Amino acid sequence: MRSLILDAARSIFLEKGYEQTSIRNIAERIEYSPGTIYLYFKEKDDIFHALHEEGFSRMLEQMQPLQFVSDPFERLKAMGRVYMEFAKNNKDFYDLMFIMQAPMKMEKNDEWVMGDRTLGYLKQVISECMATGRFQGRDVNFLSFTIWASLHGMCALYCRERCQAYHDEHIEHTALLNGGFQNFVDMLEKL
Amino acid sequence: MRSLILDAARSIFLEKGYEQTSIRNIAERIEYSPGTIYLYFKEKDDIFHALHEEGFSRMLEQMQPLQFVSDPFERLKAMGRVYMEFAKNNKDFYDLMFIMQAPMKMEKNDEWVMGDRTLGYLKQVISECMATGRFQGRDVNFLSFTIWASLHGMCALYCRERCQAYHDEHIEHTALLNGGFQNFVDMLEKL
DNA sequence: TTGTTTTACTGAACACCGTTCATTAAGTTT
DNA sequence: AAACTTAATGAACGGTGTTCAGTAAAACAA
Repeated sequence: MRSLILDAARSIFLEKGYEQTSIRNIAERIEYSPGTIYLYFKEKDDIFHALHEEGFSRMLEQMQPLQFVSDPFERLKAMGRVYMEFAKNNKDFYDLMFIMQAPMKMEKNDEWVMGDRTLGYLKQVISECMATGRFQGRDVNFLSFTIWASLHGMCALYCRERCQAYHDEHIEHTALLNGGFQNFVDMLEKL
Repeated sequence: MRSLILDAARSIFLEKGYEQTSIRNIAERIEYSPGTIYLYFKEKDDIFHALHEEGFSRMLEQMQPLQFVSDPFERLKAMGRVYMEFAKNNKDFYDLMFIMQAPMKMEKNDEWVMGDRTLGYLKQVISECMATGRFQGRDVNFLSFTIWASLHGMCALYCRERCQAYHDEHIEHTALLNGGFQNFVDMLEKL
């Protein structure tokens, strides 16, 4: 039942967006009454928290192949590329995972599990880079934040329509993301 | 009247947040009926669009003193610091300006004016930096995006509670922002 | 088989939301 | 005094998340 609800929620969310994903809409889709959903989820955010976790496992899946890139810095750059591609191709999931307030209101003692794992993965790669002499004297936590935030910034501006600020210069949003990423990689290389 | 509504909206928004700022609440605060508000604003987002613009003019105000910093790169760094301080001290305004979808749905032919001006300011400073030999071979638009996005990323993760990912390492959010900013400045210096 | 208890589900009700619109009241012209 | 214009109303519409008394079916006990 729980996954029946989740399947309906996901499909409405992906095809009609967050706003349209109401308890009543979900209930209608699975042909149950609204009240029923509350027997399986404490509140609406609980559903989005579940989808939130699912988003992370999807992203981690796409990063799976990168474990075979032996050079840690190459792996780090590839991770960045996958991260940004994920945001571009899964706008709604990305929004849910990194921008929306909704799934964050949970008692997060139990789960922000997947997010932690992802961040851990990033920090590990950075550590490996440092072991090869890169990023000397930097703190892993701060550096991971800098890197994460820089990429997130581009993705977030993209997701939330702020790339339109470059509309007059006739720059494609996707070119903006690519150019921005390239710049950042160049900076990282020189750090 | 228009500014009476706006004043009420701003004060509710700043003291109780976006969610609590409903047409009905605004109407109650100014002791008019809900319908009246629609005589002065086409829709709710229209109100938030006005506050959105106000946010930019507040931020630009705080950047005003920086025009006296003669070295453009120093000015650029100072702008960054002011930008992040603004986000830290005006979470809700920052959210409205750079994260929320609400004020973006407007027919933006008329106004994203202040945002444009701010971005123009950034691009100009970068140009001046380039005139002194910095950032050789970079494109102003891409570079401005890279810089803006990097700072925005940190601010956005902060505003939307994602800094909690570093909770276990007992890192203060404010330390994270400072450390992240420092890292980024170091990178910019070497680019 | 009958009675009892547990389980799953309902859907009306509550308190909100943004938005519209016929109606009213006040002020201004003619 | 009559006609017109303006400003404001507040009930109504269709939506939202959430709760809860009530129901019906299934499982268990006698």
